[in-house]
Amino acid sequence: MDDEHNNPAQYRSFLKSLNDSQLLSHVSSLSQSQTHISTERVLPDTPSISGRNDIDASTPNESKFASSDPFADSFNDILLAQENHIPPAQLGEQDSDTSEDEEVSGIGPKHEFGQYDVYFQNKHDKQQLRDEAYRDWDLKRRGLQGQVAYQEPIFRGCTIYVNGYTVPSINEIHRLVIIYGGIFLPHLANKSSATHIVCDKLTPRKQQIFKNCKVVKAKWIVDSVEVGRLLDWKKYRLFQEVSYDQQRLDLKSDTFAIHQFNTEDIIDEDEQNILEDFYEAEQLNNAEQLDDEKVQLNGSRADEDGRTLEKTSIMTAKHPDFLPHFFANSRLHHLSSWKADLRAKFLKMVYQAGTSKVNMNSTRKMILHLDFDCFFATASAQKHPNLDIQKDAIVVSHGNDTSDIASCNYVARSFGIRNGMWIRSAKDLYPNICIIDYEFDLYEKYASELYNYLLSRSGDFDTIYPVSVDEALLDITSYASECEESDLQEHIIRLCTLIKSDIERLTKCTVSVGVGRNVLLAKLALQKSKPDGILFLNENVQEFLDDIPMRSLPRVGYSIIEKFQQEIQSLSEVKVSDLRKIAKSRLINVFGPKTGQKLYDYARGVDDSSIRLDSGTSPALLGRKSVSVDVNFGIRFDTTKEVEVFMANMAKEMSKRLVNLELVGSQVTLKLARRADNAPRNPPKYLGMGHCNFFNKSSKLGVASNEWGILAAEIKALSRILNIPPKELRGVAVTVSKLEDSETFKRGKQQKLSAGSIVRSKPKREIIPVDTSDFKDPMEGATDIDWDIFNALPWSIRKELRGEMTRRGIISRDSSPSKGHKVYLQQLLPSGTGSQTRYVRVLESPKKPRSRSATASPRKSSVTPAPEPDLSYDSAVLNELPSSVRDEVINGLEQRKRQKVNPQTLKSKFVEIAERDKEVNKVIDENWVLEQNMLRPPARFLDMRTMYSDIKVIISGWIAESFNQEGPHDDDVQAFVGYLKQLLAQANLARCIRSVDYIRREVNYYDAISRASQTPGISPGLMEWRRIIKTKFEPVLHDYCNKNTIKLVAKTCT
DNA sequence: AAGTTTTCAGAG
DNA sequence: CATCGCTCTGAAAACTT
Ligand SMILES: Nc1ccn([C@H]2C[C@H](O)[C@@H](COP(=O)(O)OP(=O)(O)OP(=O)(O)O)O2)c(=O)n1
Repeated sequence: MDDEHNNPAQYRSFLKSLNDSQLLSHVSSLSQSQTHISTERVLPDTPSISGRNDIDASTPNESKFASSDPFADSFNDILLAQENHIPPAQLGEQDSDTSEDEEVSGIGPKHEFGQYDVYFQNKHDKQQLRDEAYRDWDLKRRGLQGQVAYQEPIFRGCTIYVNGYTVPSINEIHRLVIIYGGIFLPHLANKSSATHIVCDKLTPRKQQIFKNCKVVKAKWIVDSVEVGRLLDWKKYRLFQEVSYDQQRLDLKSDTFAIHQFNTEDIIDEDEQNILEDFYEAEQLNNAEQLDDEKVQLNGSRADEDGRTLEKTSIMTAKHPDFLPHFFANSRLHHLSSWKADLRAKFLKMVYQAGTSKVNMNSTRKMILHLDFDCFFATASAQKHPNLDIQKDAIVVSHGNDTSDIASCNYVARSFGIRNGMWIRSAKDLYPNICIIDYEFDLYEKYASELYNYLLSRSGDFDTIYPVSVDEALLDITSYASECEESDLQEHIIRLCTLIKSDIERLTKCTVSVGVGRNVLLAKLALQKSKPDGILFLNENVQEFLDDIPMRSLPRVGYSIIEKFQQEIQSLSEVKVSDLRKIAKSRLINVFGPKTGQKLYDYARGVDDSSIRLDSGTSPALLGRKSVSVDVNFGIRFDTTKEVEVFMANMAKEMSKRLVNLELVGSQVTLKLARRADNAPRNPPKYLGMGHCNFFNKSSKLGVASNEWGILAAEIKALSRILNIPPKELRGVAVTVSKLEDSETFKRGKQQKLSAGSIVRSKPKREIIPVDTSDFKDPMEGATDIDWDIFNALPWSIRKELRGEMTRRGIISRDSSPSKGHKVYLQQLLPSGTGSQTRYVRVLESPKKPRSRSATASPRKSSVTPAPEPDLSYDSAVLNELPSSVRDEVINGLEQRKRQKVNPQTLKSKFVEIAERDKEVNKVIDENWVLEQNMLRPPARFLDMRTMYSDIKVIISGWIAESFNQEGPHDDDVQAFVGYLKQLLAQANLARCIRSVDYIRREVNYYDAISRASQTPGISPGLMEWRRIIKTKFEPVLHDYCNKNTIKLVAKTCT
């Protein structure tokens, strides 16, 4: 409500835009009780004031923090706010000298091969911490309300997991459990991790899964709380209600193998969005903490409570814990991460060893390829002693119909069943298949048996190259050269037999082995040997090849076969002998130079690919080129807010992985899948992606990073460009590339710092001007400091452009670009040479592509303006674009791309950003208006952060420049004060506080750095900076707070 | 022509 | 109830300058 008061015109137009029923529900939402929250803000040198008298402070609220009350208690928000006081000591520590780039927030122990559950452990631990926080908070709340503060720990020693729909709700049970001393498990990572499972509705499947657990009705919780002691769970057991037969089943299973089931699949039940608002608030806080701060905004605000919390399933990406759940159950995710872990492990060994063994040139290579037979199927089948792997058709899968088959045994294959097939198709081929579960732990265990064994015999191998979790290539050239040609066959087979039997002894899984003169031949030999065989392909290679289907060649897939058949006009299966008939030039013509050459060679049994591990230069990088997080399952959204929350989670996941890998990256690529126009809304596969079109967009960060805030901002900006309507979204993938080792990156930064230069520079960039006076002459040393532009200006400009497009994208139409209908950055730009057209509209008809010379528009034309009523907003927003921003952007890109930054532009940059913030708010509100399913303002949080990161870059540059001089220039100080005031005019206290705090911390940081380096005495800029913070910046905040009766809680810094 | 970004294909 | 369609690499194509 206060937002709207701040912006009457906006609010008016918002109201106008509503239809009758929307208006009504808006009014009704306003009429609900208002909650007042106290502002608590930590600032240095201010006395701490806290307490109830803050409550009536009526202040505009920018934060989505004032969310609805989880348990309908009007004091909650107040207490929540109070609970988040930061103990001064703590914050003082944090404030000291860490640059925020070095932050590793919430990252647990490093993920190593063999510890894949660490992730979930961390997740779990965090949950417990939040529960604890909640319990404390509840205690305090009761105290204040004059209720009994202390609660008997009825559930002490109980670990409760709630399954499915219950009365009361999972939220309430969660609350009761944690308040009364129990532990609440959001996930059942392991069946034994919960002492009791609360469940009201019995399905046969659940009964099967939980048959050995204490499954109780929800009433057990309620009644226990009521009488104040733990009641006997048996009186509430769910299985009492089942028939005698089923009970017997229960008893029987007690006597039999308890380890029979996979605990993983218990998690697949619905889970309520737990204590949502409480955690959402917490989450917001965590986000703020990225800047080592906690900001509590407050004031009166219409509480939008009354929205019904739709029950979200953990199966869809709307659920806050979707990602860990999904990855825990995704075979392909496991496969990929195992592979990456293995690769890292072996490369690290090579790196540490210095050089790998080099085999002599004189001898011919010999490669051994080994692979478990139908790995998942074999391993999983061990958990099912009743099944006979030799006789039963066994497949490993989650589901019953459209679920993928990860692996099938050779019996199943004899019916035509293949890995990757859907169960449905497999059943068509052979209805009696036995579907068994994944056993990820077991696969991991056997893989480590395999690789540890290979390592134990590494003396026999020149290289161990992990292809996959169940598959390795060994270079046995040296071993092969140990014997005479005549003994070679026997010599090789002896090794194969030994390896095979050893591994089979260790894992009880059959292995096949193929050996050949190169990787290609070893692979083909392996394939021929399967299952349970050994083959050394030594002679008659040509004949052997002739009969191999082309499709079996490595790197030859569906597409190449299609093309090839097309080329030779054949519809039947093509063999390698067919391939060999085609001239090299023709192959190159059809398939491209590399692929053509490769096919030509393969047809002749030639393959020079090496399996030498090359670790590259950096220990962390280890040859890796990218890190990505992909999700193309369970993506179902209704609102942009949901999408943004999910994207933020993706960013966090990405950040976590980068931190674990000790990497930073400077390029971000977003790939979105959009439901194809003709595809059904619900694809055949439940929660699958169906037929989709893909859209990629990448952007470069000014500086390599692994911070989720930065990544999230970038991802969000990219997703705006791609502009897929939330309901059409079916897949999201984020890739970070241009990787660097984060340690080297940090060191590079620090060295530069101590040299008195700009902080945020790419370490690999060469020359850094030490004397800042260079900046003043635009004609001197331009090339040397050219890169400096990248530190500050172009990033903003790039963002600017993105924002620009976004604005138009948002208001133009809700469709995304499709092939031939893309939005291009360049459309915003004037033509390459002449600048007659200063500004090109983003939207243009694809039917009328502009001539290139006139406008430099891309070949592909842009989004078609849709005949939408909302188009009217287009001009409205366009007209309100501050021309200064436009000019700055255009100038910057047009002329300054290769010029240096003049520090005097700093002033204009602050002005610009302040303007832009206004603009963003405006745009967001337009967006809000357009958001049909949403009468609440969308999360602005990310937007704010996007821009905030720009400011941080500018601030850093500013401080870096001025630190070793006499401090900041007066003009710049004034500009910054102006910026702060503008923020406050928009009631954006949070941003203000953060900006000032950021300066404070940067100054401290530089101080620490210069102390640490050789510099004697105190830097001249330091005192001045501190003085200015105190006399110029802080008063602005304090004035504002006094006027608005906001109390700032003090805290000493440094 | 050479650089950059996007798309595609293939692997387990 | 369904179900857990990831992630990396290299090459080609598309688009720039
Ligand atoms: N589309 C696929 C292919 C493979 N896998 C998993 C299950 C397999 O067990 C494992 C190894 O893949 P392989 O290609 O080696 O296939 P298998 O080991 O199952 O059979 P085989 O190697 O005997 O052909 O990877 C999967 O989940 N989905």
